[in-house]
Amino acid sequence: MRTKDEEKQEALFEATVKVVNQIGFASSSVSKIAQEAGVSPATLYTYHKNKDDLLISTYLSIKRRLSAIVLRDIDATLPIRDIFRQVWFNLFRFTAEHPDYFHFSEQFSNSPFFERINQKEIDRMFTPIADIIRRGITLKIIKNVEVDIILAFVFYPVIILANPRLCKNFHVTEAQVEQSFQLAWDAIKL
Amino acid sequence: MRTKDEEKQEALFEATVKVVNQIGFASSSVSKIAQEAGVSPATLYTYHKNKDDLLISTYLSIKRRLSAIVLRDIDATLPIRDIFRQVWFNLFRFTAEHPDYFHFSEQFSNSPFFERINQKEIDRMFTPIADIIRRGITLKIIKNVEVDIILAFVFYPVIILANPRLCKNFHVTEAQVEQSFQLAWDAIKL
Amino acid sequence: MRTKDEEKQEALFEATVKVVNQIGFASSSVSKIAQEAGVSPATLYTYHKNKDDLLISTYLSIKRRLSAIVLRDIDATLPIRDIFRQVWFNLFRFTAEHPDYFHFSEQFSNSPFFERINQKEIDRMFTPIADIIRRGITLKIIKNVEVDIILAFVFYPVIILANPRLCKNFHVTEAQVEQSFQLAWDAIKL
Amino acid sequence: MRTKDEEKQEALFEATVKVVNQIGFASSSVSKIAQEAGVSPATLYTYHKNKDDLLISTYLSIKRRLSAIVLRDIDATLPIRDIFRQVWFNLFRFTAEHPDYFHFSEQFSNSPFFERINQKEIDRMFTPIADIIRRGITLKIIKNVEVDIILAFVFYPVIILANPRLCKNFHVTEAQVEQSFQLAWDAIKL
DNA sequence: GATGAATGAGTGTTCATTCAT
DNA sequence: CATGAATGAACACTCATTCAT
Repeated sequence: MRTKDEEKQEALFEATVKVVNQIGFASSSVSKIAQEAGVSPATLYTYHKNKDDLLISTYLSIKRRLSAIVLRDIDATLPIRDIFRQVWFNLFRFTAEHPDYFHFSEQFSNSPFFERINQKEIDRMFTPIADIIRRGITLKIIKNVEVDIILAFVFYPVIILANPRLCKNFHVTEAQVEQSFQLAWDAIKL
Repeated sequence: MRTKDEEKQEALFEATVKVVNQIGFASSSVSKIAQEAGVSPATLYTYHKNKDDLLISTYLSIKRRLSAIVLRDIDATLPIRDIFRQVWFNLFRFTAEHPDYFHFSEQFSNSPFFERINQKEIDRMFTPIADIIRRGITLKIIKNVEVDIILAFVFYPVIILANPRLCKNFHVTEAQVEQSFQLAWDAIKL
Repeated sequence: MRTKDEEKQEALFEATVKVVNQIGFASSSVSKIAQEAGVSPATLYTYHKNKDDLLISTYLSIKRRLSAIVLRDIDATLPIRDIFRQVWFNLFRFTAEHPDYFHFSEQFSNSPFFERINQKEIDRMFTPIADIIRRGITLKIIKNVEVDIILAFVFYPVIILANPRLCKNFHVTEAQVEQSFQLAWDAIKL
Repeated sequence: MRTKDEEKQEALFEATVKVVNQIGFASSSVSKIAQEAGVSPATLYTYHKNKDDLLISTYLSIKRRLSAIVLRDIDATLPIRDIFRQVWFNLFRFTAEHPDYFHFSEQFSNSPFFERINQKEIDRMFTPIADIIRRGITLKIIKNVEVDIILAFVFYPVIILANPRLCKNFHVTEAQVEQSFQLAWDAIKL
């Protein structure tokens, strides 16, 4: 008996992201993704129950990878602002290095699939960040507003800035990244 | 492709937005949209060259409506912050009143169609806002950073906050809207 | 606008029966049926909601034709036995002339589709026959047993006899048909 | 295609009958049958050359079982009518106890597979019955008509009566079974 | 001997678009 | 101008069967 191939699993993940990025969510078909992954369309169904399952698990995989990277090397003993800086730059770097992951995520989030995601599970991946914000609020370092508002002003702009597709008017320099973080921090600091 | 009936034109616009919102970009078909608009699929082709043209002109129409609303009642003689406040609240109100327009826009922006939009034309719709920002920078009221960075921190978070689909953890109160504007302004003010 | 084509409807009916007869219920595919009917598989869907609908309405159409033929020229004033004879020979002739209709019916009846047929509706097509049987029972001409039992012994054997596929050992002569009716009548007469 | 495990052989037989009964000939697939039998699809090919072989040998197995049961306990010294009664009730009981076997047989008989069956071989299983009929004809107890006609009127109705799927209007009582045999016998007796 | 992974060929169905009316 | 019938191409998915383990 042949055993399930870890490489094919990964190839399907990469192919899904690539195809969706190249031709869009709407035009992405199972056979195109399979072809890109170098397997038969039928083989795809040994690894995923159906197309929906393929797309959903691709999304979850991206979120898992994002969470792992963003929360890496966090030193909880540092001052709040420094922790924030660390997280913020982690995110910026990840979005800049994997614009395709983010492009996929945006298409997915705006599709009806999104409502079939267990949002609690996603939230759990990022609880450390929410905890830091709450700690900052308690310590009167961060404004006392709803956590979701903080997140919207600190992290979402990054997705725009790091995405050359959306922000093609200029090339973001190191200095500008630094400026951007300053804006993010000014927005939320007390 | 002659345009005789203004009502059908509008019906097709509304139907396109509604169908795309209900079943997503990927599942939206010409015949479903035509049915929703109460016309035959063939009739649709009297008003639009093809499906792409339908989607693109729907997007442009949304952007035009957005631009008209956001820039409405702007009193250029007011202080920069007040003008900003006005624009920001205009945007917030529009996104809150037309979540479907924004949902459509997001799906469209993240699709390959987006690259076929004349971006210059969109930019032109919002030049007054860019002008205000530049004036604010000159007057040393706003930080001296790239206009796109300002926009990313001031306006993009609004889309998140005003969208109950993305921000379902809490219901945004009047006070929270006010707080949010404060964050936006703190981010960019010198 | 093109109008729905009565000929195509009939062509699809004939094609369905023919293909199912040639290659069997299990192997009959929409595309093979469409090809036999001389239309595109897509066209089939303007005439039938789906494959199930095609098969079910083909079955119902056969039953309707059968009912019309079998009950034709019935003279209710004749003696019971003569009416019976008339019906029985009508049925025999129809099965002999349309073995394909019966082959299709048999395959259909033994498929899970059968349970989705409104059996009452079918029964209604043949109520005149049930009425005759009941009259015969009242007049003490026919044995006083359940109508379904009468039907099973009088009419079902015909399907076998008239079907050369099932009864290939001998060619049924006129005399043998007469004999067969005698058996049927002897079975039920008092 | 070596035959090692008698239990698996039987499991496959039962699974084939069960699956075909549950979802029909058309929808029955090798993998569903294998799953029902608790083996891998690949294993099935150790016991049968291919799907056709599986179906055909299932059919032959049913016929063999039927023949064994129907001809059981036949006492050739009894009067013709009593022998007939015995056979007829054997058949009735078997069809009533194994409606699934008959449902399968009906589906099979009406499929193109049927023509690939060696009909002679089937006939040979039931020669004792044909012999009895011929003896009855010689003894002037049974009408002098073709054996196949006799069979059609005596045995085929049983399949209808014993099948609750086809005869659901009433529940067959003991008395009715007795009546039915009377009809069968009246049909053929001189 | 037994297995599940693998697949080319096929399934039923919908698609964007055209065309006769 | 408006329509629904028509279709080739594509869709998501399942099939019977083979093959490496």
